[in-house]
Amino acid sequence: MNAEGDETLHGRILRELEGRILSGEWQPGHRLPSETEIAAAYGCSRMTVNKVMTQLTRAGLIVRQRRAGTSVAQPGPQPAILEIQDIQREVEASKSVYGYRLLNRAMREANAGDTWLDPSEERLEVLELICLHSADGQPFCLEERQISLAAAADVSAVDFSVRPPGQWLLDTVRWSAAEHTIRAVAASAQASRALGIAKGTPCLSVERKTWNVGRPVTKVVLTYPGQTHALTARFTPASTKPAES
Amino acid sequence: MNAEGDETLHGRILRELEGRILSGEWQPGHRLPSETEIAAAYGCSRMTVNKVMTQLTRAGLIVRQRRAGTSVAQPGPQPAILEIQDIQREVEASKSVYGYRLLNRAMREANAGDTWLDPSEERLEVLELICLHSADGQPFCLEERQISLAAAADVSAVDFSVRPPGQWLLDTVRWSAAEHTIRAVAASAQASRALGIAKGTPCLSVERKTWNVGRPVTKVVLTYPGQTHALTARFTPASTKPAES
DNA sequence: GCTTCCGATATGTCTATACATAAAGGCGCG
DNA sequence: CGCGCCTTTATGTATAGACATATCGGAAGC
Repeated sequence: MNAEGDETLHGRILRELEGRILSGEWQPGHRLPSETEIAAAYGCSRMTVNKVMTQLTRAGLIVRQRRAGTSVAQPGPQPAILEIQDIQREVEASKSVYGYRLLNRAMREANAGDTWLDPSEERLEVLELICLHSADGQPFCLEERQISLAAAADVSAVDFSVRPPGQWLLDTVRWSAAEHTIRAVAASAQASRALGIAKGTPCLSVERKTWNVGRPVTKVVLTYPGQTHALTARFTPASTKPAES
Repeated sequence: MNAEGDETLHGRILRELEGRILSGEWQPGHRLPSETEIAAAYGCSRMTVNKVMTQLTRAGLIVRQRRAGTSVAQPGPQPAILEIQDIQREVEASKSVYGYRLLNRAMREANAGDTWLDPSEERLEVLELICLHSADGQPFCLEERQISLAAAADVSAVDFSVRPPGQWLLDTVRWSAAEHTIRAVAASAQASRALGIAKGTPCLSVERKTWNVGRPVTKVVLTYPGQTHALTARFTPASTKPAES
């Protein structure tokens, strides 16, 4: 089972059905053959076809109903998804040299302004970091991060002057939920100084909060100098694989 | 097979394994029992377990290798995903009254500035629309859209004074690929006038290009007045289902 | 002691079969 | 003529068995 046919049977069936749907050959609402018919066409058992159909269903490409049969799904109303890259990766993807610098590191008690923390827990300590990421020596992104010591005790012993906290956290602390918020903001005094731009310049701000089993771990605000940076993503209606460029 | 156990067997196995991974009980790298052992534990056949494992693999929660066995995957480096809502939906989700107004409608020949179009095709006509979406009477978002007549001939007969073009397109024209770009921009003269804000105010700009089988269909730029709008998404590392709020 | 080969192990794929369940459509009875 | 039941169809779930294939680890041979 190889030479040119180096492919599993259900892999082939999946690709062919997917192709007919994504290419538009089968329009939304089109009724497709029954499992039994497809199985006969490929000369395989129904279970094999069933596995494929299950995957297509999970991907949202088809809709199935008992007795009524299977039909191509209407494209979802908001199928848009954007993937946000890791900063170092992002810089190096554009063939630039990545640079990192720690601007500030401070430990403090949590106060009323830390709305991302659970207010029920008391006497929380927070590590506050301000870092600058650069590409080819030019300021690329300002990172303002807060880490809860309750969720990551080890963090107090780490010196973040060489390695960005984001990478350390990813390797060290589990996270079970996260939230992203993207805004356009005017550069603050601090941001304009660090990024070397005029105060009030439009900047893209990405805020990320992370939890571990309900407990807040970290909050980070990434500020990208305006106009020079954009978040981009390509995708297909509901494909089972990520969109290729 | 219901009452409280209203659940399929492989659904239960999936949830339980997923739970142990997402909760952190099984850390990344943790070797999990073989299919045969799990099957024995649940008193089911290996095929049933295999189906579950396949899904967990597709979701990126586990890594499998022949003979070596199955282990919990390292959390992906950039697992961040953002879902962008349809505008009317977005407005109504915040319990505001949605409003729509067509500001301009013009047909013209494509020119060199239309880089989103395929330059090989000649004599292309483009429908250009400018619309304003509002929430509770306040300007919410400015939409500047171009539609290729080659990809959607019917569009010339449609009057977009009542229904937003985005909805019409979703229902009428197939799309097979799309690309999103998010930027922070300073409000242009036109945007500031339409949105009732000062020129130069930071705005969130979402650009979406859509193709149908390689042919450009439409390009749209949505401009949201700065600071008042944000894109938000919640998610879990690599769950098989979307994150619940 | 080092390399090579081989068997044990765990996953990957596929089949044939069985029974459950939902629903469309036809049939019969009132 | 209309209502409800019942058959038929198609999917949903699960099983047991078979064979393929990659690879780890130890045994055999140099």
